[in-house]
Amino acid sequence: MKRIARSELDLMNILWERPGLAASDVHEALSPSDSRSLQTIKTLLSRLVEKEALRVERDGRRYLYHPTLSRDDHAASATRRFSERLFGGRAAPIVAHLAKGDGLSETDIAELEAIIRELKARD
Amino acid sequence: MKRIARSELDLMNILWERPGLAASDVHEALSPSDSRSLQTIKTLLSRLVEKEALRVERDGRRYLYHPTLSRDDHAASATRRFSERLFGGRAAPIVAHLAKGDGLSETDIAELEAIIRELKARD
DNA sequence: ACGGATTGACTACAGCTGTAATCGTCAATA
DNA sequence: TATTGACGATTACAGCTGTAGTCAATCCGT
Repeated sequence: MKRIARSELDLMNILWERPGLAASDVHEALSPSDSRSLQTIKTLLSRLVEKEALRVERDGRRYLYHPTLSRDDHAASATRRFSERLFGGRAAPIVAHLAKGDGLSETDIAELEAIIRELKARD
Repeated sequence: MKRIARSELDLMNILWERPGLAASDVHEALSPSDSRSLQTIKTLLSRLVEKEALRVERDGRRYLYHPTLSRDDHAASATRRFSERLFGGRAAPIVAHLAKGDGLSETDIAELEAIIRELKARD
């Protein structure tokens, strides 16, 4: 399973939300601040198909794109790689960094508490 | 501040631990399973100097390398970018993913609890 | 039926990454 | 002093990324 590049990930995010879009739909679904052309999007979609992160379904003369790789699988392995590379696999520093920049909402905190309760109950 | 590549980060990690090593020291300090040649390490060090992530100190006819970018700054911005890209900036899913693969030690959990207490005390 | 719009295929190309060989220089050693 | 070895500098080169142009086929509206 080849690695998914930065700029490809935006497209995966869209297709994880709404599988089965065509290239032009994906293009429209991008944030308006995203200036990449439709052609660029098509190229990225093709690469994702090559990488087997997406599969296509023919619909007349166009393709509809569906994720093959699940968001969860991708997130899990990316997260593990990331925390491994930066923090030797430890989670606390990640949260600490996010906490510093007030990137954590009430909801986030509540979720974290729930996860911790769960972890402590686990043994 | 240019981005630090995967393979460069290993060197930064070593130099954050022990600043002021020469190229050959860094090479030796790498994990034995790392098969990159000394030449490769030298190239990577030069690139890091170009990117201003390292600065050199002359020592006779060799260089000693010192981080310019602090580990903490790098970790903070990398973490923010990562969580932004994958989870819209939320921290909980990251921890959840790490928790699934039993990547969290007792210590980790204790640290997380401390961070949460801190966050809740903050308002 | 014709002309513009849309679509995937193919091609392009510069910058970044990963890895290394080669070269010129200086220092230590024999 | 002649040789050997360690060092940084320069060059190489393929693969990946980011972005897009061009082309041929096809569809849709008139």
